[in-house]
Amino acid sequence: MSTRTRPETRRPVATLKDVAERAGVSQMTVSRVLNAPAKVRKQTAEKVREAIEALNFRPNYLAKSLADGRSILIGLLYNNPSDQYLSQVMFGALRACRERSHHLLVQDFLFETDLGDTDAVTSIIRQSGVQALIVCPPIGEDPSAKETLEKLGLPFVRIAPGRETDGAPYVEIDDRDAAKRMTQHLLDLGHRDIAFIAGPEDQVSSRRRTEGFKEAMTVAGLPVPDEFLRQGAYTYRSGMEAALPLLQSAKRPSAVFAANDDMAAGVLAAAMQAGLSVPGDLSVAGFDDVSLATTVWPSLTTVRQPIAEMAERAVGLLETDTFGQEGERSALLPTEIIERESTARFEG
Amino acid sequence: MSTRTRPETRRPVATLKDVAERAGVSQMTVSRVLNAPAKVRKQTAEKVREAIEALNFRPNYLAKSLADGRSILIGLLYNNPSDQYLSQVMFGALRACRERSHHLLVQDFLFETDLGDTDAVTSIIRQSGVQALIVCPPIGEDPSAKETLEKLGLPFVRIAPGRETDGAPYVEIDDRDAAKRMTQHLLDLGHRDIAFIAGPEDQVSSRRRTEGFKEAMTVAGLPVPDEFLRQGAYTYRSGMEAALPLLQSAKRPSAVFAANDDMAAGVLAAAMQAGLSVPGDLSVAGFDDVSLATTVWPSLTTVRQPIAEMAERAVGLLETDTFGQEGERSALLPTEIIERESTARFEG
DNA sequence: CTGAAAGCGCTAACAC
DNA sequence: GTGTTAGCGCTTTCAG
Repeated sequence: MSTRTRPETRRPVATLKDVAERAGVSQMTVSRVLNAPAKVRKQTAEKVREAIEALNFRPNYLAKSLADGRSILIGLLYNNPSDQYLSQVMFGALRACRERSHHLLVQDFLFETDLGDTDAVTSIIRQSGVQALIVCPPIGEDPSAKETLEKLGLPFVRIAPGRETDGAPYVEIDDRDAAKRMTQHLLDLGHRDIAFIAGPEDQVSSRRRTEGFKEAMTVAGLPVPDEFLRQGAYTYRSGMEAALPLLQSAKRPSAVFAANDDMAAGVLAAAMQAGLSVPGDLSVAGFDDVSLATTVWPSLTTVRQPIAEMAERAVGLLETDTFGQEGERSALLPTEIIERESTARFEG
Repeated sequence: MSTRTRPETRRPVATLKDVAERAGVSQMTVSRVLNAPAKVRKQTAEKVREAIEALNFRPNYLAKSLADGRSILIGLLYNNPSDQYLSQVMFGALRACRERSHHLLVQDFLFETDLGDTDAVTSIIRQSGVQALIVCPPIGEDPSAKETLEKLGLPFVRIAPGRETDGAPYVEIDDRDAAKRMTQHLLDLGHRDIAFIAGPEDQVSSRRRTEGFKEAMTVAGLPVPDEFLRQGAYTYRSGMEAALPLLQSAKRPSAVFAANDDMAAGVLAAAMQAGLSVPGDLSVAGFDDVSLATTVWPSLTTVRQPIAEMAERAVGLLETDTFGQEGERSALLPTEIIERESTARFEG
């Protein structure tokens, strides 16, 4: 650990004014070559650019945002989603913030308190200084959370709220349809004996995925024996434990569809333990397409849920709401079946 | 997708001035009840607080930061670390930003260009408006990257730069020592036949971990047969493939230490395929303690690298540098052996 | 095309 | 204790 000190004092930061003086023009002209180059004579612009270069000038983000009044400080409200999910949300939100010419600021916001405890919550959020909120699942599902958020008086957008009929803005996917399509994909591959590992019963997304699976099977005229419908908890271990007895039984499925990737990875582990090769002996499909899906081997065929894009849209909706513009109040984003190495045609 | 529009125009946002008027005091008084309550008479403060409440006033972060001049916009420079690593860095940086009373802004910064391409890089970073940079590994290892960064004229701090003798600030851990201690831990558990799966040869951290392993074995007077030293690539699959032949051979190790968690998880998979139970038949240890370590089952015994804290420290160093303060120019953070379920005493 | 003036919302410095 | 005056660095008028 080196402990040198640096002699110089604070780095002098060039401002618009400095550039203007050096170039012999006004601040406005400098501002224009930065933001609307077309409105400045080429010659003048050149002088200004030289000054900018010479002074190593960089516009001050804060001052800009304050002056144009289009900047929102957004808080990310979450309690317990996986860090893979959360990091996707953050990337999406950050990208959206960067892409809009008027920058938005993102501040993460760990939410440990019970959202029902209105006073504690409002005071924490107040203090944080955020001006708008993105609410990650499963917080959005809680009806009392919605009340608290509304009491707060801040614009907010929920991601995957579950119950979308309550008027507040949200971004979601069609879990049921996605699960249905993945099931259909498995059916198209020739699988008939397909088991499903469900997520926690109290999460709406989880229930909908289960419904989608059942519906596809029913439409195909296939029965779903009780043994092929297992309860999991969205964790790797629960997926492994739900799958193991299934795979060791005499009448085992040729494919397992897990309601999220963590559980699907657990199914992979169960298959290894059962001496089954994937996808040769067993096809495995997941849901979400978090990084784990490509970390494991074989990589997982899964339903891609565009988490980052959902966060980007959330930022957009927040904007709409904050500035009282007219426009969409919510968004439904498409999912996609991603075929990787964990599924194969079933050669009965 | 509902498409309602909202009638109201932009939400009116109360400012200090509004509060001051309503409370019949000056702006400064309001500012004081917010930032230095002790300096305001209790009675006055009460009036002000009521006005704040009534107006649902929240201080404007941007204005505050601009006015006190202590806010830095920090860019996160990265190319290809895992998203689990990166999300840790982001959390740490965000936390540091929030905790300092003078807020810092974090903006992620995907770095796709060759860092050697000075012009492209500088122009991208210029445009982004960041005022300081946190550089994630392995970018910091590249000597040409350092040159580019210095040419940029912005304060920057590298995380795990590898070569720390070049004068620029950095935050690091002692990879060699950590690997040595983990190896010792395995030895203490009674293991003698320990295999090591190394990471990419061109990464300094990886080479140091390998050295640490070898050193501990040497000190213990134990030979390290060539077969027990395998080359991996920091990926799950490479860990699995490196371990499989090892575990299937007649003379297999009783413990495998992988240079990162992804590879250790791959070793777990190899063990399952080889019909070995962990930790009963085989102990497995990883390095990093990313979320994958607790996702898999059995959960991984690993070396905890305090990634988030490293990022926090990086923010601190950036501050020191930006404001030309005296103080530490770099930091060495401690690692910790985390015992979980994947290791056990070897009962030879 | 370019510039001067005013102000974004807040805090620092100095009065009273 | 409290108010007044500046001014952070930029953009938005509105003149020229």
